[in-house]
Amino acid sequence: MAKEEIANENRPLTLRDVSMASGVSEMTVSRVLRGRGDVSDATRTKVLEAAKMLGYVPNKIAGALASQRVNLVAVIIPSLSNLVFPEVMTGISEVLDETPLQPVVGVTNYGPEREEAVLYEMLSWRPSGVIIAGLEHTDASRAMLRAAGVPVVEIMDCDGEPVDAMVGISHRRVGREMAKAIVRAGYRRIGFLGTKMPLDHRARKRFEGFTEALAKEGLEVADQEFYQGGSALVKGREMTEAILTRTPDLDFLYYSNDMIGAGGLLYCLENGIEVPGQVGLAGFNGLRLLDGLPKKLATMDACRAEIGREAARLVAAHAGEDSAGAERHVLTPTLEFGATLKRR
Amino acid sequence: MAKEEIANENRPLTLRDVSMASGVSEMTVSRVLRGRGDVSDATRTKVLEAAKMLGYVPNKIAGALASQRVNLVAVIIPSLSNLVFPEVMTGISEVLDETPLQPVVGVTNYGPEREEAVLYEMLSWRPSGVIIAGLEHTDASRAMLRAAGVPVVEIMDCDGEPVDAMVGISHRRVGREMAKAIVRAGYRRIGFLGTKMPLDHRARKRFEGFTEALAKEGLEVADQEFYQGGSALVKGREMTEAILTRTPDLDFLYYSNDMIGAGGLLYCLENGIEVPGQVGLAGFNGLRLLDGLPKKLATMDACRAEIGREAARLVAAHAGEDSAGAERHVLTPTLEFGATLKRR
DNA sequence: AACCCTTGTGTTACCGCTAACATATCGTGG
DNA sequence: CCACGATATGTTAGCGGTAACACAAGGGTT
Repeated sequence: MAKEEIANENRPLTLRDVSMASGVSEMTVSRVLRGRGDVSDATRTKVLEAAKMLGYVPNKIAGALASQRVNLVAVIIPSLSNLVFPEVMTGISEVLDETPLQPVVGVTNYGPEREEAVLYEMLSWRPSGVIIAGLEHTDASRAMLRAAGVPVVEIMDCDGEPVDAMVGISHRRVGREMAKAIVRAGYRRIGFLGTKMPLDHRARKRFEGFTEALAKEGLEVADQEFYQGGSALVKGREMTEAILTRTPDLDFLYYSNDMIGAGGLLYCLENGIEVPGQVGLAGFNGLRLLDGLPKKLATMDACRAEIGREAARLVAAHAGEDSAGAERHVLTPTLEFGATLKRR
Repeated sequence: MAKEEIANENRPLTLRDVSMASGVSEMTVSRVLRGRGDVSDATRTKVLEAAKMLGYVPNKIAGALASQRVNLVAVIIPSLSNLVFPEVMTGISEVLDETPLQPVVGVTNYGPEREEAVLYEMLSWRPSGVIIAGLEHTDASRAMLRAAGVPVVEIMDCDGEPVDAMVGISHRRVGREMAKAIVRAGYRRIGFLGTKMPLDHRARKRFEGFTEALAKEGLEVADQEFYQGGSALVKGREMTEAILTRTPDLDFLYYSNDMIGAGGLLYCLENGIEVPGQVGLAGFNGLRLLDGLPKKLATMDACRAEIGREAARLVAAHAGEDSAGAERHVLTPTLEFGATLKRR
C-alpha cells in the first residue's frame, strides 16, 4: 500500500518528484523553475539542486494548458530547399531569440491543401502567433487564420489583401522595374525563363509585372521556357541552350530565379556568348551564395532576412493580443546591375 | 445568471461548444474528431457539421496531456543554411508523412550550449522521439537524451558511441578514402581547405581521416587554409588563390565542402590552371545543386536524404517505446570522380 | 423469458501544471 | 505589545481534453 513510496524508475518525473525531493510544495518548485514570485534564496537553491539531481525537465504541455500561454510562433513556408526560406528563418530566429517566443516550422511544398493541413495542425497547438508565406490561401485557411485569435503576419508578398498584418515586397513591381531597366539599357528581344509552378504566386506576379511593363514600352516577351524539378543550375543551362537555339536573335534573358540564371550565365560564358553585350542576363533574389560566379548576375534582392526580422518583430510586439494590428510593411528591393546587364 | 447561454464571441472554442451545438456529449465529439470507437453515422455527421460550422480546431495541448501521447519528433540540427540539413529534413518528412508523427526542428548553430538549451526546450514538449545531428554533446545533453524515455537517433556521423540508435556515415573513412584515391591517382603535393570551426566535429573527423591515410603513404598535407563566414563560393576562390600563391607547387586541393570546392574550381578555370592535370580538386557532400558547374567536382556523397529517411523509420518503428533499440546503421558513401580527379 | 453480446453513448477521474487566493512568518513603527 | 504590511509558502480549482469504465437499447440464443 505504500504505493507513493515505491521508486518506480521508469515513471516520468513531475513537479511532485522535485517537490518531494526538496521538501517544498509543488507550487514553490514551479515558481523557482519559472523565476516567478518571491522565493527565498535558500529555497531556490534547494529546489534547483533537487531538479538538477533528478534531471527534471518541466512539462510544457501541462504548463501551457494551465497557463493558457504557449510561447510558440507557427512559421509556415512552402519549402526548405529553396535557399530563400532558410534565410527568412534566420531573420525570424534572430529576433525571436531575444524573446521567450520560439519558432516552429511547417512546410507546405507549395500545396494549398497541404498548407491548410499544416496550418490546422499548427493551430491545434495554439501558438502565440502565425507567420505564413504568401497572401494566397484556401478559404478554409483564411477562415482559420482569422479565427485563430492571435497575430498573423503574411510575408514575402504585398500584392493583395492580408488577413491581418503583412510584410513583403511587391513582386509585380520587381518584374516591372526589371523590365524597365532592361529596356532602358537598350535590349529589345527579350526571353523569359522560369519555373512551371502555377502555385508559385510570387513568380507569377513577377512575370505579370514584367510583361505589363514591357507592354507599356510596346514590347512583348519574344520567347519563353519553363522547367520543373532537377538541379536548377543544370536546368538553367539546358533552358538557355534551348531558347537560344529556338530564337537566336534574343538579346536578353530574364530568369525567375538566380540559380537558373547562374546556369544560364555559365552556359553563355562557355559558349563564347558575350555577356552583357551580345546577350544580357538577370535573375531574382540576390543570393549571396552566388557572389563567387565569374560574373556577378544582375538581380533584385528579395529582402529575405529583413522580412523575417520584421515579421518576427510584429508577432513579438503583438503577442498576447488577438491580431497584429493589420500593419502593412512594404519593403523596396533594389536593382543590382552586376556585370550581366548594361547600365543605360 | 444565464452565463452558460451567453455567446461570448471571443472565447476560444472547446469541445463543449461542439458538444452543445450538436447535442451529444463531449466524449462522443472527441471520438468523432479522432475517428476512434464506434459512433453511428448519424451522430458522426451531426458532429462534423457542427465542428465545421463553428470552425473548431481541437486543442492538442489538452489532448496530449490527457492521452500522454505527443505525435511530435524533435529534430535537432546545427544549421538550416548549410544545404545539407534541409535535405536531411526532406528525407525525414518523407517518411514521417506516412505516419501520425510530425517533425519539429530546432537549430543549434553548432553551439553545444545552444544545443543543450534547444534540447531542453524540445524535451519539455515530451516528443515521441528525438533525431539529433552528431555524436558529440554536452554531458547534460547526453543525460537528458538518456533520461527522455523515448527513441533517440543520432545522425550524420558514426565515429563514436551513440546514446541509443545511430544512423550515419564515417567521416574518418570519407577522409581516408579520399586521400587514398588522390594518392592512387598520382598526386603528391596536397593542400587542404576547410572551415575554421572547431565545433564541426564531422569536418574535423574527415580531416583526421585524411591526414591519417596520407601519413600511411608517407605523405602529409603540404599546406592548408581555413575560412569563416561569408559566401562559400567567394571564399573558395580567395582561399584557392591564397594557397596556390603561397605554395605554387601544390598538385591537389581537398576542400571540406563542395561549395568552396566549386569556388576553387571556378578560380582555376578562369586562371588557366588545368584541372585535373595541373591541379586536381575534390570536395565533400555530393550536392546536386552544383551539377551544372563547368566541370563536375570530385566529391563523396554524404547520403543525406537516406540518413533522414532511415532515422525517421527508426523513430517511427519505436515510437511509444523508451528507446530505438540501440540500432546502428552505417551507410557507405561512394566516391564520385567527376572531372576534377584523375582516375588511377 | 432470461441471458448475453454488441453497439453506441455518457460519466468520472484524472493528465501535470499554474492562477488566484489563503495562510504563515517576521520585522517594525506607533 | 500589537496591528500591519511585506515576504515566503501552501491550498484549491481548474485548463481542455481522453482513458476507462458504466450504462442503455436492441437482437439473437437457448
